[in-house]
Amino acid sequence: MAATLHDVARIAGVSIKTVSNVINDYPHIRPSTREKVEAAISELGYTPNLTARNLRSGRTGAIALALPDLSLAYFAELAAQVIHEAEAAGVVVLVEQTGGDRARELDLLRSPRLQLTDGLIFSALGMSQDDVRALDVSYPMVLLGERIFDGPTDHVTMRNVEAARAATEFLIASGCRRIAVIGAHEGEVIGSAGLRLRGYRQALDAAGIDFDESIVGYTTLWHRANGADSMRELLARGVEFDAVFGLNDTLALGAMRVLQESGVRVPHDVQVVGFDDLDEAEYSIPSLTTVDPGRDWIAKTAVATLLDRIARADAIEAPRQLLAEFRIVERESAHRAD
Amino acid sequence: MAATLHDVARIAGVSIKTVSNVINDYPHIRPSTREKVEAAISELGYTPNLTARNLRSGRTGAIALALPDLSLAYFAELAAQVIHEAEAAGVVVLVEQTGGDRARELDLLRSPRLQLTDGLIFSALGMSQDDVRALDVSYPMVLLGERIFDGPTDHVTMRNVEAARAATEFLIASGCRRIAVIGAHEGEVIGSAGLRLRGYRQALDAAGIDFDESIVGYTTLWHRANGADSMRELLARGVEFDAVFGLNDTLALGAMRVLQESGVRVPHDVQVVGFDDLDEAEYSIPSLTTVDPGRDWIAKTAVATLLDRIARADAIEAPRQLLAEFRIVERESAHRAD
DNA sequence: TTGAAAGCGCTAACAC
DNA sequence: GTGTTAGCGCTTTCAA
Repeated sequence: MAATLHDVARIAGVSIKTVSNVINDYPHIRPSTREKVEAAISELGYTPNLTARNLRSGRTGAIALALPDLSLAYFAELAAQVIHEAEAAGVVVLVEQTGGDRARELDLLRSPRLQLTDGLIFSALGMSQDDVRALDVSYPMVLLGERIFDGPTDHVTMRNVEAARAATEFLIASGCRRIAVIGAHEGEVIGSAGLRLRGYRQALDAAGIDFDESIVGYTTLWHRANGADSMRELLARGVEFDAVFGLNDTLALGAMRVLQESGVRVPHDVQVVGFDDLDEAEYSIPSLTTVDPGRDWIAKTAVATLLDRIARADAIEAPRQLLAEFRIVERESAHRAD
Repeated sequence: MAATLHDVARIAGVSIKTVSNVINDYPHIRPSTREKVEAAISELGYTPNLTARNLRSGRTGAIALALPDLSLAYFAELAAQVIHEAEAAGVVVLVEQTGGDRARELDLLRSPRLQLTDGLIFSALGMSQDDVRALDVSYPMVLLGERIFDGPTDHVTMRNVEAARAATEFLIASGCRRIAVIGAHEGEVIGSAGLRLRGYRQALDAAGIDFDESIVGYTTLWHRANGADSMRELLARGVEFDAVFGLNDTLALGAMRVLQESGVRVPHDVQVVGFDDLDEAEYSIPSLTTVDPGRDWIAKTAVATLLDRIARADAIEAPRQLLAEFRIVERESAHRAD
């Protein structure tokens, strides 16, 4: 049986309040008392019972992170960073996977399991703007992702439209005119696919290039296989293009593989740009030119914002919209003409 | 303020014990009583306070998963599977990153934060056999990894030696005689690198091929950059080889990239085999022949074993050693001669 | 079948 | 500067 406050108090010959004071760094304690208590603590190997403390204080020292799936590289890298930042703040992270499924996301928001945490960082993927009311929860929450805007919670996100536009402009500046897109979602307006496609179109418009739907590859998911399949289909249709914009790196890498299999040289014949700046983008052959959407900043800001909300739970404040800065990471798969 | 058992009891006109009985599916309750209570529960939107329940029961319904870093694909895929299995068992997972650092691993084992969980799945990387006593902890734990054997806890691991031997034999059967290794650790006997190198040497011995240290690439870490650097170094030294065994997929992919950059064709000039069967191995160019070490089975078994230990915490039982089955996944980067 | 009451280990208001 | 004590919300023994 683990030692309790009472055991320590008994050994040290003081009351539990005094022990509690020592543990919680209450300033006004006589040094000799403190010493006695500390001796008793180490003698017993006492550690405070966190569950009891939580019950009393209403805080757990844990936050939840809900995301689609850790086996998707983007989310794994995001989670790594969130956990890292949380640890620096002395908080642990409970990770939940939703599979990007709307029903599971909605369930999760009402899950009693969240009681084990003080708040939630929620990366939504299956929900849509219509579900915005489900975000009106009683616990502190920070929303990530591009599925829902102007919700009732703080929202940390990236400049999808601007970043996709910049990526497309990069290709145009490199001399490309027929820029295929991989990963579009039919009819989507909001969401990563919809927003990035909008940025793409803005860049075309600004350059006076007509939008050509025949070089847009639609996929439901954003796995590498989807990028590969979509590219195979474009090649099979025989449409012409001189660049590919993968709406994320994974798609771009899948597409790039198929191009190379088919004897198309990257970047010589076709330039390729991705989006996300995964670790992997640096090591593909050729290395992938991509957009760093500010993922580390997003993780850091999400944690800081959530902890701030938790600390000032009573303060009623309008939801904040926090936008990460992006940058183009120029590598081998696409580069400005010399 | 959230409703409590008392509130429900008051509304339903019963005692809190009765409400508790209903919530916990205690069988002997008069249907009319149950109905009243259920009505009150839904009227108030009552949910049991898990922290209070935990304090009382000593259980949290959470387990901890400690691993080096989620941004390493192997661990991300492992974590995804662990969380998936835990969820199926109604348990949540708290993820801790140690960076593979021995001191942080040792700290973690004594961390009070583990009190928020009922047990730990611990993937050790920095610790070594000398630290085996640190594993003698007071909470249920399942060890993963290849750093420590015959410890005081259950251990779920893979057949490193046999699997590496099989991978090497695969290359030999494909006609290779000069098989370079990437990712060895100087002087390591136990640990993934040491064990896999041992399997490699066993295969050479069995085939009557001399071990040649000049085609062994040493790296400290197992990131893609390490594989790339190590391969560059081998090429610079001008040593001859007709195959590469990457001690994990990430190393193999890094090495493969450098080979291709240097004009070496894979698998035509040099065959490449990895170890881990990451999702990525299926989509590289060429796709990577590798060893599936049974990662999904490991995740599933680790969760089941831990939950079993938690459920029967009193039962004293010898630590179990559980070994996953492996298989060679033949893809393009290395294949048997026709 | 249901109720009363103790107590899990801690924090914090209040008293001395 | 230190002690007493009342709960946080629940489970569970014991009694009715």
